[in-house]
Amino acid sequence: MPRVTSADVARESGVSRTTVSYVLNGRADVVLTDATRKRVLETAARLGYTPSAPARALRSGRSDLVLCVLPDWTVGPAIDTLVDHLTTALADHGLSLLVHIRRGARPLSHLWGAVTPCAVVVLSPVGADDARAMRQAGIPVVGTALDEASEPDVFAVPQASIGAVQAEHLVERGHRVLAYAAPLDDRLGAFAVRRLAGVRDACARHGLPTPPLAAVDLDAEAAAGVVGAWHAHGVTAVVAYNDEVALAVLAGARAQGLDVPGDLAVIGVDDLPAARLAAPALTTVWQAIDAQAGYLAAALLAALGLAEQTPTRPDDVFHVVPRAST
Amino acid sequence: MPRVTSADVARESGVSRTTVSYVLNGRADVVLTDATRKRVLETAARLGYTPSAPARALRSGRSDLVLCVLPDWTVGPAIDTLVDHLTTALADHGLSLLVHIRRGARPLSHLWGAVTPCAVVVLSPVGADDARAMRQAGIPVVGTALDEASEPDVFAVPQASIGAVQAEHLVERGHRVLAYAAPLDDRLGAFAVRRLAGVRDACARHGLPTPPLAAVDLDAEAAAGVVGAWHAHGVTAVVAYNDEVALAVLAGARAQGLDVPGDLAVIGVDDLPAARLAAPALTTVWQAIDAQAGYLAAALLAALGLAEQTPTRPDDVFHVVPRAST
DNA sequence: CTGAAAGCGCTTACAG
DNA sequence: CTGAAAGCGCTTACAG
Repeated sequence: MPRVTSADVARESGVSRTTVSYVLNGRADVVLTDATRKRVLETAARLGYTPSAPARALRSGRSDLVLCVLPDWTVGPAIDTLVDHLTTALADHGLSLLVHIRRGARPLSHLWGAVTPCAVVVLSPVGADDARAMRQAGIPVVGTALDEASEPDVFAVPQASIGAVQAEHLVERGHRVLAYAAPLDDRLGAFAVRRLAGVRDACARHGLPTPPLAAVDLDAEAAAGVVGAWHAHGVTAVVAYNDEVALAVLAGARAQGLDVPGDLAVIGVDDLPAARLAAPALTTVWQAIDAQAGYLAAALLAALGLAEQTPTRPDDVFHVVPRAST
Repeated sequence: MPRVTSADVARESGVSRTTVSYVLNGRADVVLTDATRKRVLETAARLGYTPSAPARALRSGRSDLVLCVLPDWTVGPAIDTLVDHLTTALADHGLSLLVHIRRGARPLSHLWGAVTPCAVVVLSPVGADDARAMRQAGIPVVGTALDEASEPDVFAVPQASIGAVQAEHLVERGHRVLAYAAPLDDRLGAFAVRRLAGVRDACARHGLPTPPLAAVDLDAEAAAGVVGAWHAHGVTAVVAYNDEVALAVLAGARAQGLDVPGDLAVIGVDDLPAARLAAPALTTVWQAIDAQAGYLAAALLAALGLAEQTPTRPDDVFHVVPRAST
């Protein structure tokens, strides 16, 4: 079953390929009779004509694909939501989002060279040279940053600030000796390091001791060891890297017979469904993923000239959700 | 900065585009001097040449992209892992996996027509007509099914069997009156309906009453109401659709002052990190996502003629992980 | 108002 | 051993 081409549509409609192209691309500047337009449209639909994307891309040097590059680790449900929103927002403008999970070896340049996307969304720390190369090739790149960013095409959720609000919340509750529960997975390092720095800065600002750091396995027994040691050293509150780590700390405290938040307060990040359902319910940091996705989508459309408005940065990007664990 | 083309490489190397193409595609059947090969390769590397995928696809009618279609709901961490494994397995063969989240309106045909993938992985229930159209166009389609499947390119994890092993586990533990905790999200219906059927069949086989069904919100209070009613009606064990729902049931039981598993046993599906860390630790069903991904990747490569071996179906696709909640 | 023709970058029979 | 030429399907100046 050979592919249906615009030539087929032209032949069946009794017009030239030029006319077919004009009609199908809805060119208002070209004068065509309504009857012709209608006939071509109907023929195309009847034959099930789909323009060849490769041919189009070859011709224009640009496809209607948006490449979304993710890091090779699972960042959690937030990423899923973000991708979900982006997909919808772009689909409204005829763009298809294609997600690519970045695996170690293969260079990114190879991929975008191969896909010829019209834009790239980078949700993964990407080499500055890769970003530069894409921009030089005229491909808009929008993305997220882990630190403050001023460029309009980068949306920053400063990870240090997340650590800071976690620590501030505990300090407000009267805690003076905090500890930081880091994830075991090295690949989360880029996030964890920044959040930890935010926690340390906050503690320093309040004249509190530098919080000790421990990697906590997602296992009650392992966590119990860490939690027991912290408690013995006077730690009364734990800032956890995320909700999963926080749940491990909770399990560790339980195994040690410690009362939460009486003996030990715990705060996470992500607001997983499991956080609300934990015993006790976990205080956490909620992130406005929808707003972030909206901003990225708007920035992308603006960069592509598909939307007039420049995006406005959402203000409430994240905040603490106080629950029973603090 | 215009694109570097094979013509550039040819000119710089002092050979024709034909020769460049032969060298770059490593055609062993064409006789070329080693010196020529070397020179072309070096020039290509020096100029940073990347073949244009659209041109290649236009020429061959086939790209090196594999399209992976996901449903528009988040199926949970299992999907992330599956995609992760597929990406790696395909990258080893020079194929790039592009994930597309299926959103309501846009027809799938439009997308695969636009992307011109060399194969499609369908992890989402997809219309039979779409699948047929793709196969007719010569694009291999592999995927997962929710029911038994015999085709080698479909990997089935019969959802009914998952429900069945959950129920069997509780029956073995001596429970006679079960209930089913379904998710609130309608989009999970396709899974939930099948798992529930498996539970009902298992109960029928053992001569037990048909388990009552309730949708459980991921909220302790809401769950408490459901759990309280079940307990009052003599239910001693709950089969939950997944771990999140199970955690809600656990929270509900806690709010009602019920002992788990003394008053009420609970079993989930997914083996989330949070399941192991719950109070009490949640019994759940673990799925061999790696093995499923491996099978799909192998089926795909076989369909593309990139691997000689036909894949072997893994045997231990899922099993109960007994913990404190049952 | 509509058509013939060029060209995007590639690969591959075919001719030397 | 290597080159000139065709053609994949599209869009768009350009000519009628």
